[in-house]
Amino acid sequence: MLANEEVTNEGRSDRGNHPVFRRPMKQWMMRITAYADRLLADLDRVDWFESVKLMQRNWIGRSEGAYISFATDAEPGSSGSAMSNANRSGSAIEVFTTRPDTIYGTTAMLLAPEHPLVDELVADEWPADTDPRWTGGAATPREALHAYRAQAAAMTDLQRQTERDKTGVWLGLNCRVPTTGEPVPVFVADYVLIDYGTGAVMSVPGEDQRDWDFSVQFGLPIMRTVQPPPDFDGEAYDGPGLAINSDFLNGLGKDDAIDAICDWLEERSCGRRTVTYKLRDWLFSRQRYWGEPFPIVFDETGLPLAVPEAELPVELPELIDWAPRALDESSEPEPPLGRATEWATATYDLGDGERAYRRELSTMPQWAGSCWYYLRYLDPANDDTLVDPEVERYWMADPDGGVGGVDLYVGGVEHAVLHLLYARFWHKVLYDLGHVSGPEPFGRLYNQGYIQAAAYQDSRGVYVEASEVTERGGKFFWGDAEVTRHFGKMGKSLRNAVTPDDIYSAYGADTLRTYEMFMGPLDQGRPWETHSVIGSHRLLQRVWRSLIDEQTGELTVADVEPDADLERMVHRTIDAVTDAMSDLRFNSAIARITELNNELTRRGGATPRSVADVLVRLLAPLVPHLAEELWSKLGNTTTVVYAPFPLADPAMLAAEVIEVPVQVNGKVRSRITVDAGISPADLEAAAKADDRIAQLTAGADIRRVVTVPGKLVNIVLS
RNA sequence: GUCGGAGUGGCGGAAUUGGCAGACGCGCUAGAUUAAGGAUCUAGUGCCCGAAAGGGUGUGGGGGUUCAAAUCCCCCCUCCGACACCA
Repeated sequence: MLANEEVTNEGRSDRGNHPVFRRPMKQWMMRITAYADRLLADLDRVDWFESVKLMQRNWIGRSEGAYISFATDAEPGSSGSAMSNANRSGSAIEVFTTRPDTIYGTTAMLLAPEHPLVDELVADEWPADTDPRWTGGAATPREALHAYRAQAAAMTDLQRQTERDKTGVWLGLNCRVPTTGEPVPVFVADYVLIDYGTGAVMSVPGEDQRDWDFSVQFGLPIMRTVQPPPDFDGEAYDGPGLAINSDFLNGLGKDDAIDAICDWLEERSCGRRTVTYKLRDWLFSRQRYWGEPFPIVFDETGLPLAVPEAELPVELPELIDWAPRALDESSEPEPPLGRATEWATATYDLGDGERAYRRELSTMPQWAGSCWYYLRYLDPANDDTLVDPEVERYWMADPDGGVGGVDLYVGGVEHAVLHLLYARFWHKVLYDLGHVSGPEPFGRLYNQGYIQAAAYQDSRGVYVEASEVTERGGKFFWGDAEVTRHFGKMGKSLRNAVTPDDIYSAYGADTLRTYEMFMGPLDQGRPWETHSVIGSHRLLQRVWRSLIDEQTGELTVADVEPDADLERMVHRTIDAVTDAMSDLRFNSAIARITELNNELTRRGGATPRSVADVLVRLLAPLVPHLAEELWSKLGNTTTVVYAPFPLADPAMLAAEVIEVPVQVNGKVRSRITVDAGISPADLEAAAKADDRIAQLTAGADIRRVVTVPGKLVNIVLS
């Protein structure tokens, strides 16, 4: 059992890539749609990437619009049964539209093939002179409908998405546009989705391209009801404009026209304003073994009852064989827990004495636990309650009145509309019940990029083991065979996985951490290069040798003060690393630490103790093991974790003398060394006095001199 | 198709606000050290011309704004990701 979002575009399961069959079943649902508006509104209050917020907004898919009823014609001459005639005459079709202002342009009514009214409405015979395009070549509307449904059902979702030519069949009857009473034909068309809105749409070709395409296909008239701009040369026009051909709406702008028509429809009870969502309720049952069992039992009448709190939790039974039996399209789905025959029946006193009940055999999806684990982490040993309220407030509440939640949540974008939406919903429910102090689970979210790896295919397109491929002269070979390279997610199918264990044993965990953080920006995908890991390993070795004599293992740190240059460099490094770390730019932080250590290597000799101390504390968040060892060697008796991060002294950041480039016409021609606090006038004079600059400007007409204190001088000649 | 992100040396990438493009690392070249190899250390390394000094050119392509553009504006191209007939 899968939710829609667990099915891939190819119509297979997201996990395991198994074929998926559609089957109607009775299932537990979570009413996440009741929270749709709050899930949408609170996105404005969290510090997340705009792209993820957008994905959630699109997934929730809030649309304002109107339901409108279209009365159907029961053809007096129809030879339908008394029963179906009775139904038909009473049936109105309700549509959902975001553009009720375009109703005067309606030229057809379209129903999804699965729409429940279709069978009631379909006529028994084609009227005389029916357009042959409308019949699908069938002798009667009913036959046309059956054939069309069979054809739609045979198509996979992928085909339905790529096959965009509009198709459909006429049901052999008309309905009436409520504003005009005009008859328009009722079609079944598979581009209308049963899952969205009411499963029926009014076809307005003038303002909707899909309807335009359909109308062209079926020879239906097209009339604009919104005036496009004069230079518009497209087909359907859905932009802003004044209403035309629309009776009392004529001359109104879009919003005013929508208001006016909604008032009109509501006064006559044939329509009403509404809001719909793309978001569906959350299907919460799974026919799997590994999942939390539902604390629900059924009595003999099939009434579901909650297991009393004192009996919680309901735990999974031990099952020897819980693997799903092979299922195909024709087999009856069976939950694995159905095999735990003893467990499946439970005895409880639910108010009228001890009685036997049947347990719910479905389990919860994997998302059930990931919706609240971060709360449980706050107070994991607490057996009485989810989380102690005081503990929860300490960790999760925002003293500045924000939404609170986890301070920084790092994860992949693949959870943008699954875990991250479910957890927000769950948290809001807990918030409403008073169990948590804020409305959002994750105040700040950061999405790290995927690390990709090179994958290689031979001439047949078969993937070969990436670690066995060698590069010669810009080409890649597996044995003697040339192979082609591309980059993809690490994994078995591309045969390009690099396991952390191998890197640990070759270089250690600190090196792996350093390399991963140094590869590039955290939020971007980057290619893994095993041969580059050595660079991070060298850095750590060089740091070690800056502080420790490799031969003796003795500390080589000296109790001397660093000279002014080194002191300034230390503070500039602290400043830069602090900035980079708070922005999660770890690659830059590591680069700056490397520069400081390179300077120590260049100088040779013993490292001043204060510099060694700073170096180790800067490194501690990145390489905890190495830093802890060095910290202890420096004579500290407590862990470096409790040592404060170094603070830069602002007075030490500015150099006394600086080198300033001098440009002539925007090109750097020389550099001058000046006091840091030099005035612009003196800076300009110093630039002009420079030998090379004097040479280049001699006899030329200086039109302008731009001096940027501390940055540069640009002399513009005419 | 729509939305989002990104294009900088041989490679990964740096460049808070327009102000020295290429920090840092990999790789490569040369030297020191070494019995040798590895490791280590030092120097060099965008491209073109030049012995050098120096000059030209250069951040996907084209145009623009500016004394000055990887950075701002307009048009185009390519790659990656998400969604996919949502009425």
